[in-house]
Amino acid sequence: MKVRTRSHSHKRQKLSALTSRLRGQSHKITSPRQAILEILRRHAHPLTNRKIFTAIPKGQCDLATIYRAMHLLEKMGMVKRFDFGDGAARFELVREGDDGHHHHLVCTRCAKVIEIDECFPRKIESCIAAANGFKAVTHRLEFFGICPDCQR
Amino acid sequence: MKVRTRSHSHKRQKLSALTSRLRGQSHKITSPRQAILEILRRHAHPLTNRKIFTAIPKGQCDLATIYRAMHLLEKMGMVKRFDFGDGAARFELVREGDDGHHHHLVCTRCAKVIEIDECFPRKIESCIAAANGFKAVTHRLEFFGICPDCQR
DNA sequence: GAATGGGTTGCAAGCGATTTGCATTTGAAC
DNA sequence: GTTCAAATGCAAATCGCTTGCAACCCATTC
Repeated sequence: MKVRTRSHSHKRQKLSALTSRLRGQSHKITSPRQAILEILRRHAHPLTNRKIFTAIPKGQCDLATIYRAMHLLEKMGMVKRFDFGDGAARFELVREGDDGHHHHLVCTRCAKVIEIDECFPRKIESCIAAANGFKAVTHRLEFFGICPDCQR
Repeated sequence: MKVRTRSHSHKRQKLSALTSRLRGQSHKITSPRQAILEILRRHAHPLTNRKIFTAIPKGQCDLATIYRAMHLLEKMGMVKRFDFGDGAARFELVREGDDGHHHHLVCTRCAKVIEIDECFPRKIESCIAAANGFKAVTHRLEFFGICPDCQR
């Protein structure tokens, strides 16, 4: 079986494109929000709010503001929330028109993250739904292991 | 595709069998631990520590003791930890000789839980591992949806 | 059955992630 | 420039979980 990891062909979204999505839903384009989006678009992997906070020049954005912004962006579908089971939510920008659904392979030693494009359980969802009378079935799946560098 | 949900044939483990597993590893059989195991064996679905706490008669066991006990039981392989993404760990008793690996279908409205015995991604783990040079790859997978009762 | 000693427990304080109340500031429209 | 709801910063609060420590108790020994 071939496993396809995410190509690096997915280029960064323009900041202007991101802010216009905000404007389109009549949300204000504030400087904290621009700073947050600027950090997110530079990173290929999901970031914790604290990571975003420390990545923004000191004093330009409060941590609480980041939490509020991530809620907004998540509700708008501009970011996707991931859970690596360590008690801190992680967020990744979603491309317009995409739903951002994919999975990760996370090193449990060094926290390195590899994105995995395939979504194996997708076809299974409908079976699970049918077998149990559930509707709108989704799933959350992450892989964990030891990366090559951490194996020595 | 047929989806097999967990049969109800798995009978409760005897409390004495559980405590002897403790004794076998030279851990003390205290009354808080018996109370905890008693609650766990009565429940087919994973419980949060708080649920266990409120299920135990008031004053018979401290919440901190439950947290410590679950760490011990998890390390002994007597319980398995699950994460439904709501910020609270959940624990389920594991049958002796089993590894307890399975998945759940969780109603996002009423929190009803259905156990799903199949583990689809298991064969995929080795591919993921091979493709990325990872070792000891495991995964976490849970399904979410709206249960029949909550669909009206 | 009583003494002994280390594993356990209860309690309270502490911690990290996240949320919230509120006064102040600010983006964007007029 | 004025205006006002939306957004922000700050601090306090909440929540799940962990930890330090003195008191306690199970299991073994005598």
